[in-house]
Amino acid sequence: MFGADSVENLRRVAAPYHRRVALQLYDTATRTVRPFEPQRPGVVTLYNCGATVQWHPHIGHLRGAGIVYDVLRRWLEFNGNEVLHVRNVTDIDDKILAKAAEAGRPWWEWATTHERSFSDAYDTLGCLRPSIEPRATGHIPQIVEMITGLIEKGHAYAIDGDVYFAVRTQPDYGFLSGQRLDEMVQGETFGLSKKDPADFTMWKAAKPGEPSWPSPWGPGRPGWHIECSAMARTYLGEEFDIHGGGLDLVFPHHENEAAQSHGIGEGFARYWMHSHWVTMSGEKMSKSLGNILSVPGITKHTRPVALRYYLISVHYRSSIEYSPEALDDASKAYERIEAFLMRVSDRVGNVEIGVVPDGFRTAMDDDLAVPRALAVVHEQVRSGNAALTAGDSAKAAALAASVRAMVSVLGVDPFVAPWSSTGEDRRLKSATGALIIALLQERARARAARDFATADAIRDRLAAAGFAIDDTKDGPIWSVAGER
RNA sequence: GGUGGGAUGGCCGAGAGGCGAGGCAACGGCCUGCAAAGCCGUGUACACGGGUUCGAAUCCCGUUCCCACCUCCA
Repeated sequence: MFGADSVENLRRVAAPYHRRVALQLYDTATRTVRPFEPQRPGVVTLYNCGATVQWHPHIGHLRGAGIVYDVLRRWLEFNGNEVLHVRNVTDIDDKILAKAAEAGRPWWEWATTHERSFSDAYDTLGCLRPSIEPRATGHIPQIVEMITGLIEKGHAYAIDGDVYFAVRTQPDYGFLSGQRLDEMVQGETFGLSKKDPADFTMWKAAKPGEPSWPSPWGPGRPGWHIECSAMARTYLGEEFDIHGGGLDLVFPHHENEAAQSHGIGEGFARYWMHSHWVTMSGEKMSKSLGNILSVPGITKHTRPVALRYYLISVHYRSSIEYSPEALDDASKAYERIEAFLMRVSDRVGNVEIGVVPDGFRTAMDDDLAVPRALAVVHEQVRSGNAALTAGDSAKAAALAASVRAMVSVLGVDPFVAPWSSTGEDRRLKSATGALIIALLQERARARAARDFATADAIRDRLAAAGFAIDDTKDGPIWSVAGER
């Protein structure tokens, strides 16, 4: 018989192994949540589709191509895994050519400009930089090689300088999206000489004046899907762990990538993750609908860290209906966490990065259930505040360490760049710091003399200038409003 | 036509057969010169109609409405 002791012992023995198999992920291909096991224990290979750099990003791009995978990566790394993270940049494409032409600028300059705009936005929202961000135009030889292989294997054919993938030669076509070739709405063929309307372009013959690269089929440029297949195998090998992207990429983009890679005889992605939309008025945010919100547009009035908190506060497989009120609520919720951490650091100095509570671990392991994980964060914050009120600094510090660990997994650790501004920094950074301290001293004198009218007038004056004053047992604390 | 995803309290948003996640807002209390912050307390929510069950927001059947993909899209 197993007594309580034996069970405890079993747990102790099993602990180091338990951790490795705990993460479960929803896999689009199987439409189930299933245990995640990397090919090589301790090393996770992740490819996620980045941007077609035809225009500036909106917050939907940042959630769907950036933050979701950044949180995944941080959680894997927190648990001792090394993550090889590839996020591509599509820098040659019909829209880029069209928009650049419209603007009267070189296509490569247009692409680079918008690539930078994406990079800035990823940085602003605290996304760790991928291991590599390969560009399509930098991988033409690899692309040509892969297309050549597909033609040799009978999966592709060249006509008039274009090369198409013959979809019906790939038996598992449709495994990812559930689309059946016979049920699909027939796409336009645009007068192209495809054999089947569902066949897709891998190599596009150049029209006069268009940029082109030499190839066995004549000068041209790569189609959209082939670049990802070629770059993924270049950097992650024939088979890798996770392929991610926005939900709209499931079909045709990811289906086609898989067809190419499977067609050449490689395993390709083992798990498929897809992130959902940011919507406005119930509709997907997109440039063509004109309902887009840019990062700089929002950070004019909201701190980037609050925007990030907002974007992670909904599960990645649910859409977020954007509203300024909800963003504001998220902002306040984050400030509550931040204020607690600051309070503890004012009291005890450094807040360590501690251990994550079981509830948080369980939530994150369950297909990255960040909203549930945040509930755990807030519960700890409440207990921590209670401990502080009760004067139990040691307990508060321990809880703060745990909160800090959780918040760092989520990429919103207030003590770390790009959000960091320690109390000392905040005070010294401001040239007005000395003046504020002088005013607070004046106010302290007035309060001591029970001259509350003067004291309140000073407080109002500071408030009007954007500085919030909190009287605590240990004296007044001032902070920049909204950054408390 | 095919393929998926939704509808939860004043708002946002988890959960997925029994015990009201969490945040924001509101109200009461403690603390405070007054505030703020913080703590404690206060809610009979699960689109609609049937059914299964001792018990349904959660399972089954039906209905309504919304969204996405099947063309470029995170």
